[in-house]
Amino acid sequence: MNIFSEVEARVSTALEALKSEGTLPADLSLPVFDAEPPRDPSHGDIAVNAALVLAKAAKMKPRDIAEALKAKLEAHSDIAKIEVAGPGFLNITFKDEVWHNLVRAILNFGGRYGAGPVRDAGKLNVEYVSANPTGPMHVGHCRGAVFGDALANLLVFAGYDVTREYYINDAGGQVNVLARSAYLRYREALGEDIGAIPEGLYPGDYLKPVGEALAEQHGHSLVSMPEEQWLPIVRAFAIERMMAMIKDDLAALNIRHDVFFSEASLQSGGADLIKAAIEELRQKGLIYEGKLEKPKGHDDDEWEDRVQTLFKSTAFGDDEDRALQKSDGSYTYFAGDVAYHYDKLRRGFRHLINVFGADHVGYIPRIKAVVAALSDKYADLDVKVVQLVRLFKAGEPFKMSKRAGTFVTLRDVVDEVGRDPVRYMMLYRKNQETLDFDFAKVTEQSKDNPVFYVQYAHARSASVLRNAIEQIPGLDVSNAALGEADLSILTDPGEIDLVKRLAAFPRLIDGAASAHEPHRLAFYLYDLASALHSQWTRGNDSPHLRFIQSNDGVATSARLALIAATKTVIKSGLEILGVEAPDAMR
RNA sequence: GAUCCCGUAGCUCAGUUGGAUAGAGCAUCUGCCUUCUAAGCAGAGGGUCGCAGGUUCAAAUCCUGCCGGGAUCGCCA
Repeated sequence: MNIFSEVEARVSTALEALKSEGTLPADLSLPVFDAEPPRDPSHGDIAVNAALVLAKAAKMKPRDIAEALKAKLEAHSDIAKIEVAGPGFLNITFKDEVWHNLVRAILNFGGRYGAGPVRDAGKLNVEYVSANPTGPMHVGHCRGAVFGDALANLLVFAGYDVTREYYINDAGGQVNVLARSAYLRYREALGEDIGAIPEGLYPGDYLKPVGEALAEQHGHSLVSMPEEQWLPIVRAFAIERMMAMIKDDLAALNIRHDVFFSEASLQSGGADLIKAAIEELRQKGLIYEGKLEKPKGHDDDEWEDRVQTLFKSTAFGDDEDRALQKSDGSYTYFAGDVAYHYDKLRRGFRHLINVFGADHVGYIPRIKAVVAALSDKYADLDVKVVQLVRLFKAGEPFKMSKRAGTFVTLRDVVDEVGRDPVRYMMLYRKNQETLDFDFAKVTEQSKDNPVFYVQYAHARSASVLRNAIEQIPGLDVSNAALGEADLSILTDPGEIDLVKRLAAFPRLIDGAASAHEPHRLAFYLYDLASALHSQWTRGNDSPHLRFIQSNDGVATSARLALIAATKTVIKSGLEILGVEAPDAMR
């Protein structure tokens, strides 16, 4: 149900016909052309650039090709007129019945309108959040989390087979710090005076309950143990509690994952995926022993010039080859990530998407190199970088610091601002753009937040349907009933404009999904809401344009069909963004 | 030293993967509530799309080089 791709198909057919008739050279290969909504309404409903793209190869004037195409396409019963314009555009204008049929189709498809067909594109994996399990999530994590979640929703809606994944960094040094910090809280819970938390350990109060739980479970038994004995116990326990907390935080934002993949599991239970992955690379001749050059641009007194195991990532466009083992023989973080992506590929994913924070951009070339090396290019990886969120309080920049106590948790923000505004705010910007998040603005003047504008449009639609039932007893406003209505009175330019925006929805979903850009949907919904609000208010000046015409059942049903279709699309869109579509504003 | 992101109206940002006369919100000014929810609507003013070249029927969009702002660089995670 995408009129743009339908027109593209018609044009392709027409071009083939022109070839077999000899109007166009028979050996002409058909290039990629577009059927798109023109910016200027006077250019019709759909502009086709086929003639322009084709002209050179066909050795013909674009306008001549356009005229020939026009003759072929014009006969179709749903076309009001076709004009050849400008350098050779084909501007197609539809009859109103096309828009009427579209409203019916939307009511018919309901929440599935705009959804893609199930695609035969292979399994797709979206990895997002992946915050260290060492404390509660803070606002900085918020953006990547919301972005990844909305992107996954969007891809599901577009028809992809999506797995949402969280990589738990539970194997590095920082989880040992977590364990020592929790151990201190454990001793505290047993009545010991632990004084100030030493530098280098996590000072947050959130570890107190962990200490208390440890005390309850183990009594004094851990106190007498040497560190190498209690550390694994406390670490495992603390990580589990931290992950529970993080999942809870994510749930507050309506975010869920299908798979939580543990970094530690790469080397547990007798398996060693890291070794296997490196072996795989070795067989491809991409592993060698060698030295790296000292990094330029900053002093590093601890730089050690030594031979080490390296991955030849430069063969895939990276700046330098990358180390896989530390001087003590243990694997680097990167080695784990090599194995993790090796595992993703083994699980059959053809498309990988990683959502990274801006602080990880330097990591992208090497991880892309890994995927390219291991997949033999059968799989692709797109790394989406979400830029920094700059925090403001009443216009003043605001720095977060754990020690200074100005640490803002994700939970604080959600509790204060609300889930929907936070989500919409994070998505109402493309991911590469830095985002200013002002607490005062979002909390105190929340009317400025576009989320309310869009939600209001949905609530307004719901309200109209409610009022209609009240004013016209016995009226059936179900999608099925409204789909039967005579829609021929829908001829007002505002009404047709609204339908045209609805017609653009499937195309938008398609584009946003393949570009991995959920923000396009947030902007689209804003525009759609605007068109609805506009049409609504026109009813104030021109009562005959109101949606409810209490003395005219035919007109009312037609208008209600339009509003129900609009409501359907807004709801679908908001659901993808993970934002509620309320039936009334409070 | 290198890489990545950004640069579009006074401010914050879109710009449908290269389309025709560049858009929205905020701010400023002018109007619209006896009315299906004014959390709304209509209108006005406001532009060298950072700069300079290049590619082509067509460039804010692609390529090259500069300028300005931000981020990153490790045997950390």
